[in-house]
Amino acid sequence: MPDLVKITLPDGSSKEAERGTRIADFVKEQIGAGLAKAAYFAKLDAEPVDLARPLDRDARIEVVTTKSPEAQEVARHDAAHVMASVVQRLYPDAQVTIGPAVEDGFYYDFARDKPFTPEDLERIEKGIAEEIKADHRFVREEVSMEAALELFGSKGETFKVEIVKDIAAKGAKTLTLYRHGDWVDFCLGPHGPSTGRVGVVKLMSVAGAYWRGDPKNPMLQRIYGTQFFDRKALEEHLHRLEEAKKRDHRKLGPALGLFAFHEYAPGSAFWLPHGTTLFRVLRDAMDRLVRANGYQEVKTPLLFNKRLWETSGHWGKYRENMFLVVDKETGEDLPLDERCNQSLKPMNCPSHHLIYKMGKRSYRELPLRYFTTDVLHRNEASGTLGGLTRVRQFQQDDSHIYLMESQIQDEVARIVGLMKQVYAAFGLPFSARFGTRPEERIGDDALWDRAEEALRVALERLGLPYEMNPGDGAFYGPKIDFAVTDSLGRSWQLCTIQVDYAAPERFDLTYAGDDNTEHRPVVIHRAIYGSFERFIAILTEHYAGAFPAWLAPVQARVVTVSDRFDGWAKAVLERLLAEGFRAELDGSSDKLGAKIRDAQIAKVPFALVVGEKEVEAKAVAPRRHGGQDLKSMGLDAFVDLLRKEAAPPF
RNA sequence: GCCGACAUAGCUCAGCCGGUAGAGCAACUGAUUCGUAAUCAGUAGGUCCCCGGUUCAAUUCCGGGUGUCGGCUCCA
Repeated sequence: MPDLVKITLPDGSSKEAERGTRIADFVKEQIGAGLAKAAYFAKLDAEPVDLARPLDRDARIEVVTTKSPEAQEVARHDAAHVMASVVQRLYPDAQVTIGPAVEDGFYYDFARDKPFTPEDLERIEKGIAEEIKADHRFVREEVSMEAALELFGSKGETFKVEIVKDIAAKGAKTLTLYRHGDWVDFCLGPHGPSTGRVGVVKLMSVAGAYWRGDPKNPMLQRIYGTQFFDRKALEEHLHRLEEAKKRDHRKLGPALGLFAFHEYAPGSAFWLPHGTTLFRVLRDAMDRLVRANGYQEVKTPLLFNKRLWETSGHWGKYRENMFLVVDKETGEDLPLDERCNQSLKPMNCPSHHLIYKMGKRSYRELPLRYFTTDVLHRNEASGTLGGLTRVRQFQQDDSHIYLMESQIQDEVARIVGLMKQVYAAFGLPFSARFGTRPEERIGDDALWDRAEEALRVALERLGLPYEMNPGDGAFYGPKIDFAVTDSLGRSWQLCTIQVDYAAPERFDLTYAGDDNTEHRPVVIHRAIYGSFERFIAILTEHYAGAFPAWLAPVQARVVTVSDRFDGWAKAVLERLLAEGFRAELDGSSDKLGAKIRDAQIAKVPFALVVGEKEVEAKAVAPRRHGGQDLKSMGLDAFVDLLRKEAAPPF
């Protein structure tokens, strides 16, 4: 009598197999050779396992094929193992550390004195191809913690030993090893069947990375790579990267005359005429929106005495990121540190609190909403600067709202309503993350309890799906961050809503309640664009520089068939400018084809062709960016069309 | 800030073993007057990122700095 186990398939049917049958064999013999060939790993009762795992109990089985993103994740981890084995074969002085699959690929961190060069990467990539060709099986093995320590200790793998000790400290009794060829690493698994199934691997870059992400630890060398099951998919991926590169705001910005950088002001943008227009259009739209929603615009100084930052807590918690400024009257004999008794503001909130305190406030005024786009400076580490997404000088669409605790939920709902309206106008879907108290914080736990609870209730009430992000709150309060997904599927953090109980305490903010006693207000910090700089970077990439008419720095360009038609072309231009549109004329002696091409490259929404027919009919022949050729139409008709398209959507 | 790579005309890029630089596009001038992604010809344009060093001679080799890029960390 054979010893059988009952295996249930995803469709609910079940099969029997001899106990100890390898999953791979079971799939091949009892389900189908096609599935067996496509299989990468399996799940037994939802637990991911290798295909080589024997069936030792009744279980539900799910076969994961190379079509699944989960299989790709496993294969990328396989690729990391393969790469590490090749690196250690070619460079025996390299110690291994960790190597996970990440979005779009994988990496592996090595400890080695000599950095890897691009030539090294080529060698390693070749080695990987050989290792894949050799088709070594991935073999799983469980060993005791002692045996594992002995194994990695004898190899001189000090980082591995450290990890094993950590795992042992958490109470694990055994460790899972995976071998392929003569190389071994420990790893939860599962892995694919063999190196031959990993597909194609391409190494992308080398970078430094601190051991465990801590700058106090040694610097490791991280090699990034990517893996796909077939060459075509890899090529598509590389093509996508190329496309993303073409949309890179750092390239498009200067090319379209939006903004530029100069080494004399690292991390601070120069706004060129087109970019300044875009900036102002966005600002005007936001101004109208917030004014219609009960906000009042304020402006406060850029430079403040450090006493403000001591009150707010920034001097203690945020000084590293502030630009300190010397006061020439503090005495030249003092150390520089003490002479720097003022700072450019890195945030608007403290100065808004000062405005709040300039008068006696009543509960009848609340919620009191201040809005500003003042310039902020943060002294970001030089290595972190990059394009407009990470700058030292920037402007937020920033607001601070003073209210009673009982008003928080309504106010958060109002803010989210504004946000939805704004993001919808750009076709940007968003998702929410709830950041709770960080380790470095001010304010006692009771305040944090109440602040987190208020935000949580507001989120629940709105029915907004959100992710938890424990420890990611600001140092003065919890927050909800909203990230948008752009047209390339990349995610960007933009808007933030932060509830702050701490600042009202520190600044001793009060209002007179209806009971005629003093009460403590709560402050909500919020921004919708986030910063104009980052938002413009995202929009530039989202639209690939081809902004919709309402945003486009130049909305229409008149192009003449020949300069015989300049007269009417100039009349068209003047009419458009008089209507308040942003228009220009290409009066060069180029041929029409070249002018159309130039207008395309400049990504102007409308090229207005003016030739003999148009002169006679007092018309223009608009051509949309992208190639759609509209029929010749009267100038009035086009003005109407543009007026509609150029109307701000909020 | 740390690790690594890179820096040549406005842009994209050549430039071998050290002998002070070249193309295409853009710009400018002229010719052309043309119907939906490049008309032709000519002209001009360089602190080869900056400062040192080696050398008879440095864009090239070496050292230092700055900036940018890819990461680490952080974040709007």
